[in-house]
Amino acid sequence: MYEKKIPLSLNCGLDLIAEVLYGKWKIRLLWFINDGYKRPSELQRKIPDASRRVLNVQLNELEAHELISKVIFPVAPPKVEYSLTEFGKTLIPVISVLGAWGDENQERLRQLILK
Amino acid sequence: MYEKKIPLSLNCGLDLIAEVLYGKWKIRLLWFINDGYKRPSELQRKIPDASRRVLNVQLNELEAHELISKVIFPVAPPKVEYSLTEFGKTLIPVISVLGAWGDENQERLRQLILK
DNA sequence: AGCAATAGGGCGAAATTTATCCCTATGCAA
DNA sequence: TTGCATAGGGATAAATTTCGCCCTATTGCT
Repeated sequence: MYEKKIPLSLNCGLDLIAEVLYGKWKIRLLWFINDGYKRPSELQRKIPDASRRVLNVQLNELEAHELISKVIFPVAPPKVEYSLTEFGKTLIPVISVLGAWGDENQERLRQLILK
Repeated sequence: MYEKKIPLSLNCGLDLIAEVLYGKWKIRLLWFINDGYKRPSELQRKIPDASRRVLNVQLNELEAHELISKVIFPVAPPKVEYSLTEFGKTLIPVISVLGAWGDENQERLRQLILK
């Protein structure tokens, strides 16, 4: 795994939440898991732009941060299901607020971002 | 400026808000500007971990996205003041929600993040 | 036998972001 | 005159994140 060279700053709530949500696909993973897409292959199909490698890595991080939990079914072919922990569920309203702001300002943002 | 090589995905509100908030210091800049720290040098003192270069870059991006606006006073030594636009102000409640979640779960997060 | 789906890790390269260093300019204070 | 504060950009290096390719394993279908 990669060793950070620049020390973390964990001063305030904003630093802390950033530590667990910062990652290109993490918010989306949480969202889709909350939406009922539990299996890695389903999530990959919902997020086709992400390489499967990174989804695995980010799922592992979300699990390490206790936002999701994982059940491995001892069958072949392998079957795995993720779900939000109670802690993870408390993030859903936060993510809703983010998404809502983006939706409300959709046109304007699209225009601004595309220069 | 840097030219992106991987196409943006701007499908949903979450993608859109990420486009304007993703950046190590952006949220903090918005927060402090809202808090009344208007001048670049003040902001640099409030965020000593960031190099002044990156703060400038991120301030420019926030301005390009119309979240903040800039007034240049034609004096020497130079004086500049930033403030939130009306659009930028609508982000403050969103940022509050993020910070509140982080604050509420402060101990747990600190422990999880530090392994 | 050959191929697809399932899950996931190793590893190196590419993409992207952030940090560092250096330079310009003006006015004021010691 | 030297040094500091002000604001900010260019160029380049370093850090970090994400991508892409390859390999393992099992079951079932054709």
